[in-house]
Amino acid sequence: MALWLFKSEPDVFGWPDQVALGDTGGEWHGIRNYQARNNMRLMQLGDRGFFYHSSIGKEIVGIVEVIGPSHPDSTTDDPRWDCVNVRAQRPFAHAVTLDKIRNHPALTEMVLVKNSRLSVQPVRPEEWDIICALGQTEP
DNA sequence: GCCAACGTTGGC
DNA sequence: GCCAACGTTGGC
Repeated sequence: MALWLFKSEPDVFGWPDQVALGDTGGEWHGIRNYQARNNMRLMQLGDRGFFYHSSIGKEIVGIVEVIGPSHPDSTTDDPRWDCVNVRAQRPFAHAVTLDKIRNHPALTEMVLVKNSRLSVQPVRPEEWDIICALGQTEP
């Protein structure tokens, strides 16, 4: 099982919107970046990811589960763009802010820190565990 | 709202 | 295939 991080602007689509989709979840569509798309193509059922609020909040607020494999993005006819389906798994007891991540000595190599523009990115297991602990959430 | 960083496009 | 111009993202 692999671990990821999904970014979204909460005023467009935030954690409450993801929760509202329920157990059937929905497409993580609208990604128009090759690196992010390639990451989604690598995803398998049961993979999990952090849900990160960019711009407003700048914090990780919950965990999503990949429930649908990579397939064409229904919001475009352009065959280049694929997406996966995800559903909310659980919220963080405490959101983990970008500031906190930046200032944690073991998290300075995170993609979120190194390449802040990549909207779908891999997370290392040790990073996953540290952030879950900071959020007082089960891994 | 600004701007730096990054990705993409298109002319050559 | 290079690179300048342009557009977008996202932190501040």
